[in-house]
Amino acid sequence: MAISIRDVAKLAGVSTATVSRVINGSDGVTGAAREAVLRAARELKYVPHAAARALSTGRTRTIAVLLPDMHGAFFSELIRELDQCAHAHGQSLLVASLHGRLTEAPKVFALIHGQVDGVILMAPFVDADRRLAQLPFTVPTVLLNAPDSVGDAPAITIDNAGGAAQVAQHFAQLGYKEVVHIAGPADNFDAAERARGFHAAARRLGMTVQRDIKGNYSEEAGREAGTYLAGRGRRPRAVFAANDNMAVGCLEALAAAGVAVPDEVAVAGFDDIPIARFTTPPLTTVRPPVAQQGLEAFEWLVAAINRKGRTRIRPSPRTQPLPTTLIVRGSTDPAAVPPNARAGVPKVGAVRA
Amino acid sequence: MAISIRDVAKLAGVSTATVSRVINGSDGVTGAAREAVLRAARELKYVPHAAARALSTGRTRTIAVLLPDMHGAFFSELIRELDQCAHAHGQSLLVASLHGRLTEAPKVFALIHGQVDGVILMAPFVDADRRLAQLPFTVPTVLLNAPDSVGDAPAITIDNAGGAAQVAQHFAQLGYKEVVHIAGPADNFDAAERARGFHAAARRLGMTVQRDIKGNYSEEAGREAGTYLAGRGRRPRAVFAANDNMAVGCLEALAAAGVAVPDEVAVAGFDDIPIARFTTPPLTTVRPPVAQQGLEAFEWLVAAINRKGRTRIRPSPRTQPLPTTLIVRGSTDPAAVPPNARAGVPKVGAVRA
DNA sequence: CGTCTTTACCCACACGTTTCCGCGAAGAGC
DNA sequence: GCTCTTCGCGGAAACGTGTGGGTAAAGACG
Repeated sequence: MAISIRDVAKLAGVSTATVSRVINGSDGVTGAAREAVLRAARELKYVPHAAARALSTGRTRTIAVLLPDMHGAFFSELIRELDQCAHAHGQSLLVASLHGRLTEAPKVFALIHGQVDGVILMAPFVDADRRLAQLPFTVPTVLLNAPDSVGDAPAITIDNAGGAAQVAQHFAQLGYKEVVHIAGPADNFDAAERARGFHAAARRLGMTVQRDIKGNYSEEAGREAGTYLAGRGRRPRAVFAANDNMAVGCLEALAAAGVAVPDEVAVAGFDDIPIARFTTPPLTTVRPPVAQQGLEAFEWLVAAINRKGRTRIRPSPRTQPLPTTLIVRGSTDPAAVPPNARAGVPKVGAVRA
Repeated sequence: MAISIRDVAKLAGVSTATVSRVINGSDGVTGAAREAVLRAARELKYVPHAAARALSTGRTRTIAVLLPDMHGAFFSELIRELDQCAHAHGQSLLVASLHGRLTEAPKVFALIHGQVDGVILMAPFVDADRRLAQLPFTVPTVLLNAPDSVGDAPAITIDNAGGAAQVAQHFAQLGYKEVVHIAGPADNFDAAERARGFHAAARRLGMTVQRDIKGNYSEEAGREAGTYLAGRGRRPRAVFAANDNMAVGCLEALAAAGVAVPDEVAVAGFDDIPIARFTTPPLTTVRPPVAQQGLEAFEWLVAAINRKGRTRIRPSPRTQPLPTTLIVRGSTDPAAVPPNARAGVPKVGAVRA
């Protein structure tokens, strides 16, 4: 058995209450006893037991981040940002994936009940709001990329529609008239928004969307779409894939078929995955503000946790979608800088890279 | 306050002990009472409190994975694998980074004490074994890519030296005689092993390593090395970068300087990051078995946890390094398949892709 | 010196579980 | 019918903390 607060108290010749106060920095314990406690703790290498502390205080200093899977383009960057935030706030991070099924959510919630103070739940499913409404939210929760807020849980989203519109506008400026969209999974909310935004902007800008090709976010789906387009009699002038994965596959299929990009067909994606800089030609894409999204989610969560039990002022349940950044590279613009030039860290609006 | 086991007991008209037994599936409670408990639990939507359970049992069903940072090439894949394992064993995953400094380890250990049953600690620092020896290991721990085991904690490593030797042998087979190595950070154990393995194999194969260029795993370092090599009078025939990041930077600098790859200079890396397939030319590299590494680490850990308190048979403290796979692409071999072809999932030995 | 406030500390309970021990009842063996 | 085991369940003690209430000592003030 590890050494406990009682051992420290005994060695220091004080009560456990005094030890607890010293350890937690509460005032009300002075030089003599304080000194003894510190010395005893150091000598015994005492480390407070997190579970016991959690049971007593009701706080775990841990938040959970639940992702639909561990693949997405965001995953890596999101975790990195959240780790930063957690570290800054002295919190820990519990991560788990839903293995693609939102139905896993209740199980995971049950598994971590009493182990976390809050939950960041990424739920980019079209019916996430309805499905999530069933769950009993036992701790403060914030939703990422969900269709809508659920109860007290706000949905912090990126501006998928706006990003797609940026691509449409970019196409329009280049004079491309006939375009095609490679859609994401039917049940994916981000993908639906991207499709919606692209169509709306295209119509507004006087472009015609010849087709919507069904996709599932996979590189393979992009390849199939590219092959199909290459073999078609009347090719579109530009194609917007709902994510970079599919755009990459599309680029590859077009190259294999001998179709010149961007001279014959321009290609753009969404996500700005690391690979996008390295395709031939480099991929024009939309960069989502995932770090900012993680930051806002975390900040809201710690605020909600600290407010817990206090006045129940409901914060704005639905936040403004976070703006995206268009990254222009060689796959859409013949005049774009040569393939080897790299994107820096653009701050706002469209960027040439 | 959330509802507790007592509420369930009261509603079901039984004792908390009975409820506990039913919830945990222990036998010794039959039809009548069992039925009532189940009904009450369902009606009250009772969920056991993890912290209380942890305090009582000493088990948290959670393991921690501590990474030096959240950037590395492994990070993503490792987490994915561990999440799979954790899910399969009904465990949770607590992830945290050391923010680059091994000195953070004690703090993080203290932070999570009593919150996890075991730790997977990735510590690719040359002196990790000495530094770690100070820590009081309060829970079973397994080290990843550390120089050596520490106490009961085994080090599960990949065969860095062997992978580097694979590159050297590949160079030799292609008839390249004069080679250069771009080294990783001086304090990085993986990098040191790669350098050692490359040098040893080169000597054995009759190649001369003209130079060791200092690097730090960053793309920028690779660019600088590439620029330097391009401007040099007597160029090496092939260069092996200690990681793909630097190899990518090197490729870019060589292209910018008009040096043909692989015809004038061949380039190889290590890690097989996703980007490697998409550089021009695609990058020859060494793929580490990180999924397998994660699996072995996890399995060892749960075994150690279950053995806890039982017989203290020390398992093999140092495991065999896990073999790597050489992935041959266009950056080294003029005869390699065209840039657009992709690597499948090679099973063993050298692979053409 | 007596009273009142402040300070510094201790006692003991609470947090929500699990689990050891024990007890009554029921069944088995004679 | 009596003892002996088995079974089903309840009582209560942990597990390691935090913290509210209480209390003695010390100091301030008359």
